[in-house]
Amino acid sequence: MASEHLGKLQLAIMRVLWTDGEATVAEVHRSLEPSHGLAPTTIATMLKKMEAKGVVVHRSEGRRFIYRATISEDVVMRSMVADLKERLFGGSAAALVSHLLQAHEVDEDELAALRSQIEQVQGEPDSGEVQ
Amino acid sequence: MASEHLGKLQLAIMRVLWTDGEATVAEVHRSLEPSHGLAPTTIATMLKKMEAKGVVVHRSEGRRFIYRATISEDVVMRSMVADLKERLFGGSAAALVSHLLQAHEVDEDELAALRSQIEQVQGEPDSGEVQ
DNA sequence: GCAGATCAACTACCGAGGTAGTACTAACTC
DNA sequence: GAGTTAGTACTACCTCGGTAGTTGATCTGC
Repeated sequence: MASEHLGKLQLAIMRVLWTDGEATVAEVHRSLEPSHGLAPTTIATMLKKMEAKGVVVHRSEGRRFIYRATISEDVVMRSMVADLKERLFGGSAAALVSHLLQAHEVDEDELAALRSQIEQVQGEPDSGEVQ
Repeated sequence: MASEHLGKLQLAIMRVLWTDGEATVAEVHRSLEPSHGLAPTTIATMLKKMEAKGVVVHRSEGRRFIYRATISEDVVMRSMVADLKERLFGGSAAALVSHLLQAHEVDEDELAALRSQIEQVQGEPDSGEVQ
């Protein structure tokens, strides 16, 4: 576990897979072309490395590989956020949020949104367990 | 900018410098020894690399180097948090916090603390500019 | 003045992300 | 069936974080 850390490109590739469900190298490349402008081989190599790492798998269809993500966006986010939280704030989520507020990274609208979210979560205690 | 991303060890070293103000390689090593157990040369190499990157500087005192951080903890945190926020949540702090809440990473006490913080910030609008 | 300790410099290596050229192969087209 | 094309495999390289050994200079104590 905890090995779900992904680089920029890997994340971009994962996003394509999460959105499309499955995709060939060419499809991923097409999706990323405008924003990244990379060679198709780069995408292919990256996908191979990611498969070695276990975050994607592929099946063959004729001569082309269809890639699919093996871990969800939520898992990746959780892992990466938890990592930052741990490293920078000693594991305290409150400290992280506090930092965001202090750093003026949150505007008025977001503040309001946050507040209502917190109130909502406070309203329904441990609804995660029962489900 | 945005180059303030630091690895685990680098962060640990910076923390020593932020705490102590200045420190020699040996001092940093001593501080990190219990938690990391690294060779002194590792610390020295890392500090050298960090100086090349511009996050620390040194002055000589006799034959030993006294290192000092050139960027504040706040700047590093801001940069790293902003980076994650950008990469994972399209720049939305609210989305980040929302994720934290959804992922049950925040306990009751922290929730309350957060709420009061938000209320406080909401209470005093743009007090950052006026000062 | 020499031995031992201290300390930075230099060098090297590993792993991972990122980038891409070249080679090979299978498939499609004429 | 041969040539073109699409698509993966292989290989290589760069950067950076991390780790550390060796070396050379300097200082200190005898």
